[in-house]
Amino acid sequence: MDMFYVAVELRRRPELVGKPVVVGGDGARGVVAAASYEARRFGVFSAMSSAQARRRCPEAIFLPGDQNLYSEVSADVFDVFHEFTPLVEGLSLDEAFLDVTGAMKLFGNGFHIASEIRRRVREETQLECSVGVASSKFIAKLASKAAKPRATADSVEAGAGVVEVLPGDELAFLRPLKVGMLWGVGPVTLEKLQRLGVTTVEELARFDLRTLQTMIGQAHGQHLHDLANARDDRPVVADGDAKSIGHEETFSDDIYSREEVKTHLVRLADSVARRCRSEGVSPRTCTIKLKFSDFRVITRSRTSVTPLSSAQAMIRLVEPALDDIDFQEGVRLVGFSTRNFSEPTSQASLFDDTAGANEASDLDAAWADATSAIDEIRQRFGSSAIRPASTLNTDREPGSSPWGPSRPPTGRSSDSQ
DNA sequence: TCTGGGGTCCTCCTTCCG
DNA sequence: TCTGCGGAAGGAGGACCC
Repeated sequence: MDMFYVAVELRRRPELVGKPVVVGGDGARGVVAAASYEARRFGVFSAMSSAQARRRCPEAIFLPGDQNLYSEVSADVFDVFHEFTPLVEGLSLDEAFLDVTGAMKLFGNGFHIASEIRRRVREETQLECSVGVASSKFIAKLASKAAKPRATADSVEAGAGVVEVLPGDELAFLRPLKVGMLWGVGPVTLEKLQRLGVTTVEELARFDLRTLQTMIGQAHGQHLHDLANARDDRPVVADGDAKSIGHEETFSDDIYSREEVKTHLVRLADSVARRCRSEGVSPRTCTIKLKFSDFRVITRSRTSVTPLSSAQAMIRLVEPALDDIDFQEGVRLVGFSTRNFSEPTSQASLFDDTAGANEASDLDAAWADATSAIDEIRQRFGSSAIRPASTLNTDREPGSSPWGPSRPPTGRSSDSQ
């Protein structure tokens, strides 16, 4: 989708069309989630800090974003995709791979299907999308990028809408591209490649594989070398179950005590546990993430002998990991995530002997009935109807401001204590 | 007047166990 | 009984994606 979040906002606020619009956090620690092409002309891009975006484009209109609405619109778009094929692999709310091999008899060739998809998406959602057509996912992704509109300092150029790379033309399409365009080349890998004198895909394709693997790792080196040579046989895999579920939050002011950190962890765990239960999964591994004021990140994880479903048990499992951490430096972000999912069970094994993990399992069993009752109350009266007592003074729902803390209202502290 | 959130995958290291 | 080895699993962190 083209500038998805912004496009959805413009749909309900047409008076902003043609203006520099930014969706993202507007606080000092916020970031840009999406920018209109008019804003991009000023050098405003997603993932840029909102402060920098304001400096580059002072007249930009900042919108806080509405994650629920974007999810709804995304579902509409994906419904259109499913009209053409069941093989839809979502990459994010606004991007997906479609394997239309089986649909060509019915709908025509790839280019025709792509044009039809664009027409149907526009018809259903009044939004524009760009489509890349190719024999592999990776080339299709690059082609879709080439099909998008482009913002220069002077103007916004319309995109082709559909770009097709025919079988046999892949190498010619790839060779001139900068190596940073490849999927899997971020800032760190890019710098390593540049140190090796590799700046284009063609140079990477010819580069010695062994040396490349020594520099950037076995799997990564092989993967990038394959991509540069247009070798990508990964199939489109229809969306499956999530492998991890988590929440994290950056605070507008750093926090300095274990108690404060734990309060936020309880709130995050409560929300994560709720999501796990609603998706019918129970994690065994829980991870705490802390980002300090100097941007140093640490993670601490613990694995339970049995799958857990209550936030209380999850917190009990990981809480001991907080003991060895010094909070004096200031914590700007706290995260809580879960993985190693299995079907929910209510019984701990009689043969489990890990003390802390057993404690969590026991607690989970003890909370089973209460957890069901809490879920029922929330379903009837809303998610804020019942909350952990220790979080009553906190006023932020996890996920409520996904692109950084909002600017606090003047004269009021957002401190939880 | 820097640097979000959610998620995945990979690598390296350590520990445990046979 | 001690030691070494290899595999599996877990923990921590890094890099990347949108």
